Amino acid sequence: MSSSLTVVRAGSSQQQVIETATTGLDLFREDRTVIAVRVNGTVRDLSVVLSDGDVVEPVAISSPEGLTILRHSAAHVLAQAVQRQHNDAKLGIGPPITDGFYYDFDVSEPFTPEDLRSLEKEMTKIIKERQRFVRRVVTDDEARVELADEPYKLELITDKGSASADDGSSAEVGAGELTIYDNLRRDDSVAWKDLCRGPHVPHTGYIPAFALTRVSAAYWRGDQANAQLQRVYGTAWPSRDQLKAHQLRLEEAAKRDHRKLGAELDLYSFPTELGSGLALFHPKGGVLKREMEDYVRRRHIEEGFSYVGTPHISKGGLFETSGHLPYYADTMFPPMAMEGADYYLKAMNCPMHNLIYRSRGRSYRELPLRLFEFGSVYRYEKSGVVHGLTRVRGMTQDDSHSYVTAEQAPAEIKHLLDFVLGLLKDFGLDDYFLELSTRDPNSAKFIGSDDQWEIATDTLRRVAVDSGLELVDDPGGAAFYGPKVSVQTRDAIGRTWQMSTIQYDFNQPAGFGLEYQAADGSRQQPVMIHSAKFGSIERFIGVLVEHYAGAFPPWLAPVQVIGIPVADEFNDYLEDVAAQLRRVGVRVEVDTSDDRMQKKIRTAQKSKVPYMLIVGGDDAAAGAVSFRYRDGTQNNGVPVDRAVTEIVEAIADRRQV
RNA sequence: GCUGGCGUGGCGCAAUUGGUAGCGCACCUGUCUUGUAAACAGGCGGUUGUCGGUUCGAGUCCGACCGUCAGCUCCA
Repeated sequence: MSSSLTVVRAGSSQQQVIETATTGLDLFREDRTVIAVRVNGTVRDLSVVLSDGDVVEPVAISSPEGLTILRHSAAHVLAQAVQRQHNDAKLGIGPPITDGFYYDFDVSEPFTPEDLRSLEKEMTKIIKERQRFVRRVVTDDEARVELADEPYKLELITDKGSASADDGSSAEVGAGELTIYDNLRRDDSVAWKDLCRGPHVPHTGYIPAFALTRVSAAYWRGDQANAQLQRVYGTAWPSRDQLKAHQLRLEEAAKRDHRKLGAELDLYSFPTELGSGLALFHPKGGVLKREMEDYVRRRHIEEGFSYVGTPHISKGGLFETSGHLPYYADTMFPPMAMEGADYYLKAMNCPMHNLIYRSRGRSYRELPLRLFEFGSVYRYEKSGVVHGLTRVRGMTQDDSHSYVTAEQAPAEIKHLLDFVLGLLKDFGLDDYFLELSTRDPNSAKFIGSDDQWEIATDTLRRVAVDSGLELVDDPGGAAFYGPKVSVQTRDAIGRTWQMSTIQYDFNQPAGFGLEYQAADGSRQQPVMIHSAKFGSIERFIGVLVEHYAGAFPPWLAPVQVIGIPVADEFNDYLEDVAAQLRRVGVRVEVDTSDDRMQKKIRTAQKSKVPYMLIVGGDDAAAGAVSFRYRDGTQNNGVPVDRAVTEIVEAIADRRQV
């Protein structure tokens, strides 16, 4: 084993040779594939001074850590470019994010798209200058002097240690010693500097491919009470090709956007006359909705739930009893005053189910008591957050509530999670993970005792962990009445949406005075488990549209089969075939328009119908049809009875074709 | 809600420095129709999101509102 390492500060004529007793890997490569080292397990940039006995491993630019370093370094280049072009710009923070980076600036005028192009040019100049990133440890006081003109950085220095990791400030300031990164020109003069924890690439020339993508406002440290800074987003990659590929991926993803596909496929619309966040389902979207509802109603009944019905509005007192009104009045539609009472559109169904539970005395023999309904709820989402079907103001929840004894709760939760996972599988969804939302013990938003919260949270966590799925913590994200496990899925462009939820609630049973009589004759309080399998039907449809890019498996496809005659003399023959399919429940249409066959194929293809049945003289003579599948492949001269069987079986199996 | 952008017939787009709205698809009518992604011809359809303002004159400028897009904040 070699005992010598050579670390070259790229862009410099100096070579720094460090004697160690480690691996002997060639840490610096001319092809710039290695940008950092892992020293005794910690990732450091190449300006670190190694000491005898350090264990050193190379970090490749294409590794996850390498990409993070690349993007964080690109953020520094951006910040330098901004300060070159805008003297008054004050620095916020500039962390790496998925696929890219951003940097926040306090500037007098917001950036325009032209500003971004100009900043890209400035960044290219800085990259060509091959400025070295050099780490320097400073004391708090030294940092305050050096960064006297940067009020936001001063705040970070002062709050060092108390800075929470989730506001991004950890990218600037780590626990322990403060560091400043200098950008050195070739003559060692300082071009720029920033308070930063690092690490960074050896020099700016290591950023071969980047683009600035958008600007927006962001609150300083994510707090609405703070100033709004201008956030510039960018993306950076180890090669031009990878940048191109990334941009292509975004374009492809945009093509599956459910808002665009919904209009193209005539599934749903959002007329302005209705109001923001309110969807209209057209006949084809209605098929999706109905299939989902039929499925989930049947499954609930199979799983021991009773189907119930409740009204859309209620007097306000109900929501005071449930505890919702004091917390969420501002997200409910304003009340309607009628004959001395205030009526509210409901924003949740649980209070009404509680009334059903309470409608008579309950015995322990009845538990678990499981209620289920399609509940239409209305929430006045802020104007800026409404988004297609995934964030609406009126939605339908497949909402259920299980009333159980405390002892039954773990088994019920496991039961519900299995239910949900089976449902997701049947709908072909695979890109999701679990999230455990817990309370923030320092917030007054959450009610109930510490013990109760602990029991509830532990119960949920155990079931979630046992599922073996990826589990992400969401501190402070619980409902006011209890913690929840939710399934999060990603949309076409990477945003995550909460779908199914399972919530453990010990508070509402207390508020409503829910009881059951136990075997020993005592009166006990049940625990209620809230659960929605799709979450909201609307949101789930939006996610499905994006997941399948509109090409639904046959069992969900609004039109499952379309008949296309080669010429109109075969219309009648196809109508007969269609009638056979209809008799066995297949959604089939025959295109008898004046268009040519080729045009009909094109039309059917664009509407993503899974099966085209084409009939000409050969087929009619043989009592057959010719398949054209959605992927363009063909199967000619299939006898009609076999064609019907093939289609019916694929639908029954929920197969994708 | 906040910051910035956008808003032309159902959809996608066009309209020189402000000078009385064009095109394709779809739709309607007619003539067509034989093998796997667009037959041909004619026609209907908008006063340019809404309201107000500037101007001799506004789709083009200004304001408010509505809607929408991106991000932030929020999301029982």
